[in-house]
Amino acid sequence: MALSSKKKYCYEYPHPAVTVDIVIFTIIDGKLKVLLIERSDNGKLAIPGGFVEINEDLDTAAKRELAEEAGVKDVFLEQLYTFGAPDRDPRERIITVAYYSLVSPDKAIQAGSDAKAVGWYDVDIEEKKLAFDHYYILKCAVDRIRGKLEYTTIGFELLPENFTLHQLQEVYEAILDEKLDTRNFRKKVLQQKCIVPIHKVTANVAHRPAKLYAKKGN
Amino acid sequence: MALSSKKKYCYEYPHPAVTVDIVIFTIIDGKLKVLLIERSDNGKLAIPGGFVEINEDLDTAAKRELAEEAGVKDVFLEQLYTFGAPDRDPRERIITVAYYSLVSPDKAIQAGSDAKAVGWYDVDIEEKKLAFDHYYILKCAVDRIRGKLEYTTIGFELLPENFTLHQLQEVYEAILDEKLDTRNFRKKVLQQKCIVPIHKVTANVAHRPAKLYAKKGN
DNA sequence: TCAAAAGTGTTCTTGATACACCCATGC
DNA sequence: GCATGGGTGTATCAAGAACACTTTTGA
Repeated sequence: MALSSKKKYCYEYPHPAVTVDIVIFTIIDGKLKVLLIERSDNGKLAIPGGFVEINEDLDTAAKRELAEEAGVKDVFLEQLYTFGAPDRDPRERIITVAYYSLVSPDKAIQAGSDAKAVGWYDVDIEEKKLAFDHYYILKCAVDRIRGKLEYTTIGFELLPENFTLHQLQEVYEAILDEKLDTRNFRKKVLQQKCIVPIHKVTANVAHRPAKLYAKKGN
Repeated sequence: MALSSKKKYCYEYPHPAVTVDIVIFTIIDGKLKVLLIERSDNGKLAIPGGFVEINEDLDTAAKRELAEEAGVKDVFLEQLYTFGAPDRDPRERIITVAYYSLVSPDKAIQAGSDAKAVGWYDVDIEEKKLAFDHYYILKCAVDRIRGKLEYTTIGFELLPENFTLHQLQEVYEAILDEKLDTRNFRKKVLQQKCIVPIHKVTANVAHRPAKLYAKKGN
C-alpha cells in the first residue's frame, strides 16, 4: 500500500531521521518564557524544530530553524543535548539534537505573528501539555541556562542592545527564580567587566533616569 | 554498479547515518590517557565507536560500544556533544553523538589485548595523527573533564575501588596538568564528604602506609 | 639511620553576604 | 511634594591560597 516508488533514498542498514529542536527563551514581563508551537494533530505543544538536511551542518540547521520558526538571527545559540530514545517519536525513529537560544524581547517575534499557532509559555508548563519528550528537553534547557548563568555572563543575551542594570537583574531573577540583592548584584556584574556604560540614560521615566549599558565588544 | 538490491532500507528523504563515539580516559603512570584504535586503511588513530542500531537508545549504544571496544561496563559514561559537519566523514554523511568515559586503570583493558590495534595515548596527541574530526572531539572531551573536575567529584572514577588521597591528587594533577598543594587538596576533598575512609592502609610499602578511601555510597 | 611518601594547622587574602538610606525625575 | 525606581558603602563571614615540618614504615 505504501508508495515505495516515492521512497527513493535507500541504505543497506536502517538510518534514523535526525532533527534539530531549538528551545527558544525570552523574557516577558520579568518572566522566563519559551516558544512553543501548537500541533494541529493532537493539540499538544512542541518545541520548534525540523529535519537536518543531508548536506547541512547541525549548527546551520539550528540557525535556519531559528530564522524560520522565530524569525530571528544573530542571537545566542548553543547545542544542548541529543535525545534519541527509540520510541520518543511514534512515527519514525527520530534522533534530535537539541539547541537552546536566548532572544531579547525586542527581537523576539510576536507570538502568532505568522500562520502557525506559536506562542510564549511559562517554562514551568505541565508535562502533559507537551508533545513527545519535549518536557524533558525543556527541563534540560532550563537547567543548563541556570547553570551557565552562575559561571558565565549570558544574561544580557536576553536584553536589547542597551539596557539598565535593573533590567539585567530582573533577567537573573527571572531565570534563577529568586530575588537578588541590588548592591551585591551591581558590584558583581560591574567587576566582571563584560558590560560597559554607554553614557546615556533612560528618558521620559517617572523617576530618576537609569544609566544604560551594553554588552562589551559591540 | 552498486548492488542496490542489497540496499533495502528506503526513505522518501535522505537520512544521515548516526554513530556514537566514546572518548575513553584512564590514568597510566600519573598521566591522562585516551583509548584510540589504529585504522587499517590510513594508519590514523580513531576514537572507538560504531553505528547506533535502529531500535537502540543512544546511551545503550554507547554502553555497548564501551563493552565491545574496551571490555568494560558499569563505568562513568556521559554524553559529550554531537558532531555533524556534512564532510566530517568522506564516505557518507555521519552524525556522531560523542560520549566520554572514565575508567580506572585496573578495569581498563590492556592495550592490544584483542585483535584490534588499540592503545592508550597521551591526550595532547598531534592533530594529524587522528582520523576525521577526532582531534576536536578529543579536545572537547578533555575540556569537559577539566571543567567538571572543578565543580563535581568525578576524579575517583579513574581510580580503583579503594585508593589513597595521594592517588586521588595524582589524578587531579594529571587531568589539570598542574601541581596541587597537598594540604589544601586533602582539606577540600575531605570536607566534600564524597569519599569515606575504609579504615585500612596500604601494605608492604617502603614508607609510612597510607589510609585507604572509597567513593561514598559503595 | 636513611630514604620515601603520609599526614597535619595557621595565616592571609579574596570573594560572597547582609543590610539602609539618599537621589533624580515626572506628575 | 510625593511616588517611583536609581544608585551607593561597609562590616562580617566563608572559602581558597600560601606555606614547613613531623611521622611511619621497609630496607
